[in-house]
Amino acid sequence: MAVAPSVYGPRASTALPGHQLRKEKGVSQEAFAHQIQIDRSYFGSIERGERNVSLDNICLIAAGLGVPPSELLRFDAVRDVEPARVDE
Amino acid sequence: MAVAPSVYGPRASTALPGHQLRKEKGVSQEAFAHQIQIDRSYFGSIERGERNVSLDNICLIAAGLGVPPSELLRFDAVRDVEPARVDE
DNA sequence: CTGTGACTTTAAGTCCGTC
DNA sequence: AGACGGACTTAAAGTCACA
Repeated sequence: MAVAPSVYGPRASTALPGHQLRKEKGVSQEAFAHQIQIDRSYFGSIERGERNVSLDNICLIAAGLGVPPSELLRFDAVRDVEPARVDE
Repeated sequence: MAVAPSVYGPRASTALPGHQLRKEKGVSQEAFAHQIQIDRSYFGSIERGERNVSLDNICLIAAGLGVPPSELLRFDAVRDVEPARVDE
């Protein structure tokens, strides 16, 4: 059932690279979740890759981050940056 | 709530460009849905932009089409190709 | 500020059919 | 081949209290 590679968390395809993007903006989960009007706890579980997010929410998050929705689905690009390093 | 522009159908963010991609492959909705193991009726409604698809299924469809998941979220690129033409 | 578990509501997703 | 509907089951959405 899993399609995308598991770089981030247990649930491969739901782990969005948004974590990095958000942190780069220096915004907390709480603040960001509030900004895009979704529950902070729910957003947290998304970043942890525990949820199978829907397209609407992907777009919502992308908009909040100021990137095109497709940017969040770049599992490939992510792999390029984080080549499955266990030790660091 | 709607985030992405509505080029395809009533539900902006769920309208995937997969329609074009699938047709280019010369596969029917029925055949394709069967291939990736989702309901034909459901897949039809996705292409019509009536559904808020989950990420798992986006990846599933992308895999079936042989493109990276991010390719399906290119609303921007789509707009470039189809600049909101009403008459044609 | 974030993780987690328990929870209710809503929509996703399936399966049958017809036009 | 595809649009569309009804009835149904499952999972996601969304909220909250507490760690």
